[in-house]
Amino acid sequence: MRNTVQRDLIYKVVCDSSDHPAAETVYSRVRAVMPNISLGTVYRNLKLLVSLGKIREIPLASGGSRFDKTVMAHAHFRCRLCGEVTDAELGSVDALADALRRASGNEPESTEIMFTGVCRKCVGKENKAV
Amino acid sequence: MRNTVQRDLIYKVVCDSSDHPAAETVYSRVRAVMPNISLGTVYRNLKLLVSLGKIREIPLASGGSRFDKTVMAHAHFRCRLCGEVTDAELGSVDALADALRRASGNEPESTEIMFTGVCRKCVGKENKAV
DNA sequence: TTAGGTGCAAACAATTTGCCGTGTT
DNA sequence: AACACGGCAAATTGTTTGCACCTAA
Repeated sequence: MRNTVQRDLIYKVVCDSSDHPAAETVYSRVRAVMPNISLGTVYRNLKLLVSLGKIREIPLASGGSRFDKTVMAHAHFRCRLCGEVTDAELGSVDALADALRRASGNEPESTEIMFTGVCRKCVGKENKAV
Repeated sequence: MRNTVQRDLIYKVVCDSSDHPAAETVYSRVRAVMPNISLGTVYRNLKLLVSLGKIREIPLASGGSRFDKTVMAHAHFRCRLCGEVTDAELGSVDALADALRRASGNEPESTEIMFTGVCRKCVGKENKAV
């Protein structure tokens, strides 16, 4: 595999983002630096970086995915009001995978834990402007 | 909200399915009984049933969602070789949500745990026909 | 030199929506 | 009668792909 400025930039943008950006968001941040880059390249490289294990993909029930610089197993929380995705502090996510392996004989390779609800900041905002 | 034969049937099909079907799969099973039903109706009612909390939606990283009759919090395992989604036996999924609530102040309402890897039946099949 | 990568646009897949007719209440 | 809901098809959204040109190795 060849090194390209595009891929390096896409990787850097994800690493510099703490907000779990969607592919389109990565695209617009990357375009701020390299205006001619194409959306296809962003998707291609995000997918590639995921399969290389350098970044992580977080699929949402509302459609689409978010991307995360942190590869280490951890959990996420998504507020259904403001849509923000944050890291959830939970010890022992790995312990779950171990428990599954022992109980079922299946071989888990990655674990995605997603909580959905209302975040601290949005509590009480229901039925008001989002 | 009105009761309709379509919605009842869609709900029944999901409840009678133990294989976590995709929307298209629900559609084809429903059509076996009611050939004129439209795909839009299936999507509309699946979404409605999810928002009523009568069934559960499982988003996949590979795109699309699966649907599950079991509303109670539990975990899933998806084999990346055969694609099958099965229930993962894990005690105390609720305990995780409690831990998150205590630690962060966010209010989790639903929890989705997805393991991806290679299932017992597919171990050793890598690089062979899928 | 040359295989792999990019840009672009068209193709795709999954899902949602607008419109209008119909069956329930 | 009023209106929620379904059928149908078009529209959207998110993502992938074919192709011709370009560029790192």
